[in-house]
Amino acid sequence: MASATVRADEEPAAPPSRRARRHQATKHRILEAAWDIARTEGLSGIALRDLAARVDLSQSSLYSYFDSKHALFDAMFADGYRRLLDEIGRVEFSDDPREALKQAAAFIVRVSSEDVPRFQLLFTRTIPGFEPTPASYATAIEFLEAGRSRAEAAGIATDAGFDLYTAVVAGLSSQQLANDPGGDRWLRLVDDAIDMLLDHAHTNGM
Amino acid sequence: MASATVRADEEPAAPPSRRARRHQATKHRILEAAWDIARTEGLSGIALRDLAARVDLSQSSLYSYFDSKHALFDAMFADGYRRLLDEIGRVEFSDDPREALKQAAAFIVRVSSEDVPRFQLLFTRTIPGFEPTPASYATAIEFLEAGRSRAEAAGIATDAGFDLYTAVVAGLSSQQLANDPGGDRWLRLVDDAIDMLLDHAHTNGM
DNA sequence: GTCTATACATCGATAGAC
DNA sequence: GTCTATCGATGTATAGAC
Repeated sequence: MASATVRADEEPAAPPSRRARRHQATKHRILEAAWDIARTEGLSGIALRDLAARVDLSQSSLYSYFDSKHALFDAMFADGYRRLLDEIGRVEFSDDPREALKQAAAFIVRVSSEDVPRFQLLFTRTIPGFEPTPASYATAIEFLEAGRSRAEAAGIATDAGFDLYTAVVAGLSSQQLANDPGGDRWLRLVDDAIDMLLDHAHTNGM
Repeated sequence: MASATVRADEEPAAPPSRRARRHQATKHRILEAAWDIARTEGLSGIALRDLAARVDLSQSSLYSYFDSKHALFDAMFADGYRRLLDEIGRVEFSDDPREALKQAAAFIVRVSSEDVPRFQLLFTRTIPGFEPTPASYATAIEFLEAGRSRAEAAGIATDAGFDLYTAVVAGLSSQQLANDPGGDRWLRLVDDAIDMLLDHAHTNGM
């Protein structure tokens, strides 16, 4: 790597070449299209033929961007968490930690019902045989640890307490999707659920 | 229907004929086989060819028992709730309503992690486009109302309180499956979660 | 990187004989 | 009710030319 020469098909890492940027841009367009399909046809409804048609590529050309369909799901997994981190980063959180945790929980339940396949891919085990690569899983961890910080600030001090928190948020989301899609029957329980959780944590030293 | 004669291919309704009994028995064998496949290959992994092979029928003969694959899922939906009602009916519940609710919740979380596809089919919206028929949905209602009775006995008096209860149970199940399959990381939080729920309900008049 | 062409498996569902 | 045969669509993935 100390060589002063660069082969014609190599690009220096630091400033991405036009070619590399274009490659990433196309990859991004493919991901967007995949999410679009998933939101109407479900995750299992993503067919490479349809996907290719949406981005004006031949189906086989997709393999220049993703080695397999699982690799596509893996990229979607990381992309989903990346977008989630980005979106929640834009929330203006209250200075009151309890209020902030309510905002975060409500945010997650709301976006879960607005983007069902993302909820399914990121928070459940929907696709048989799919497991994220360590690199993609790292993004999930990042999101989870951000949630842990918010929970700790609000007084959830133990692992068990945080597990209970994730279960409550996942449960509210899951029930909202399954039994009142498009509504707010479980979404409007979020504040109450967080109060319940924090009161319990304070009383029982979680 | 007041005719005294019966055509050769008709059977009186009251005592099921040998033929009708055999038909139901085969239908039941098909359902069992479908669950078996789902437990190893996932719900979407049920292929009518494989299913037929398991019960020593040709693939096309399945259509004598189910009009379509969705009809099969619909029968599985009702069968899943029926078995769930049967199994929970065998639990020896404590006389203490709070303890009994813990037992019921723990039962649901445990069987959900032991039979993942049943959890997915009954409690989530996994299969795109599938909705249970009213007849099958009635079985779901029966199960839900039994849960409501147990929750009410323990002091959950409102609809919102019961919705929160179902969210907590669904959330514990979902997290157990997704993030600790085969373990008990969320299962062991059940008692604590129910205490939290009931204390909150009593304090806040839910 | 992109294409056409195609391999090759599998799917749900139907036709028609017995 | 059961079978064989088959349809038509769809699925992922690869070969090879440009």
